[in-house]
Amino acid sequence: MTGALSIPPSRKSALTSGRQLARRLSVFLGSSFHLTGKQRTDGSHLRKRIAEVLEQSGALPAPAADGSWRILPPKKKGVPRLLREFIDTYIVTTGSSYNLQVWNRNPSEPTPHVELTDGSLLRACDVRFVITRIDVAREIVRSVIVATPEYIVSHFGKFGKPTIKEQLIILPRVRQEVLALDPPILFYADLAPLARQFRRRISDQSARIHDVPSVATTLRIEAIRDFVKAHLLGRRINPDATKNRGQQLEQIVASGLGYDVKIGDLLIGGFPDIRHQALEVKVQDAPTVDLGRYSPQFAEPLDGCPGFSTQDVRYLIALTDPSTGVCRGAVICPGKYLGQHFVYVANESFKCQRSIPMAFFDRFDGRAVFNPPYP
DNA sequence: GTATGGGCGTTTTAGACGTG
DNA sequence: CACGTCTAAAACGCCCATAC
Repeated sequence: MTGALSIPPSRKSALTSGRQLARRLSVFLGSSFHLTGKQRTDGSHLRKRIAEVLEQSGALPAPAADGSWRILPPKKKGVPRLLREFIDTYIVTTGSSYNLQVWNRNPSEPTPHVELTDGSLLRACDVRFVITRIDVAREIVRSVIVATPEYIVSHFGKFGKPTIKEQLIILPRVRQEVLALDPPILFYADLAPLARQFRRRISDQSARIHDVPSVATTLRIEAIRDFVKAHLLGRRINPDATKNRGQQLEQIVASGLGYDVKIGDLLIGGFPDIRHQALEVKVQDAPTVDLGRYSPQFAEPLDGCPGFSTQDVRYLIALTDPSTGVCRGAVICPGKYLGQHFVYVANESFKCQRSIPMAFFDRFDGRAVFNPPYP
């Protein structure tokens, strides 16, 4: 992990030019690159291979001396991994366009990232993208594009508006505490101002799950709890179907609460999942809960869900066994209470995205290029 | 006493994919 | 096409044991 590339250069002017980088990386073309299909793994392997190639070129800029440089963003957020050449690496596989996703920095901004020995600054807009396309069938490197943010923006448009995602962590200790309750349900009563008028018992609903809620058809959270206790605990949510576990749960819960659920309804998404009940459902076997755009940490009225804010929307978090998928416990409460037991991730992460047509990569097949003329 | 590194819980983020 | 969501593994970071 103490790779040579993780130490920045002594001064900005010592960075290797993009043209030179492309030339050095051309040895990578046609070499084999095994894809595991695990995104985190493939991306990390690629970064290591590129670091290796650059290191073996024997022409890295001299490293900054210990203590003569510092990283400016707190917790190194958004700073590219390969500091010596100030590059970030990306892998292109299939699809008709490639979604270039940049975490925690706006690649077009001159935000300072590293202060060097001579006082010069490496900035977000100085990061070079090294985009490598892999031939999926033959598992070899097809092409390497080295590009600057400026090049990407001028050829493909600006990076879109940052997507913010909020996260919550269910610490393993707390998870165990919930699972040890009898029944294993962490429960809090409703908070919504109109909750006293909510319905006590489950009965058939004629509305669709994404319809706007109404006072008369919203169930008391106790009714949801009783359903979970009777019908969800012990039930299995197939853990292989990683992509749609959430939908499976949504289906089980919505039909249990009296809805006639059409397949299409499940695909709609949105917040909260079962809007007609102001109910967000989550399947969790791992600690990190993705809250998406809305976090109950911040009270905020929900336009699509009149009468409810992010804090009184109800959450149903099914705690499932990682290997079997069996539901072993649950959290059922208005969002406000999540923070009393679980930890919000302090700083929200964001990413900037820019899609690039695959035709661009086709054009440079078999080559390693820097900011190439296009079209 | 300081350096090194294993173990492991916590946090960050790679990139696929879904949706309007 | 642009943007948002999703999952889960890598990376981080802290603690502690052991080596030097």
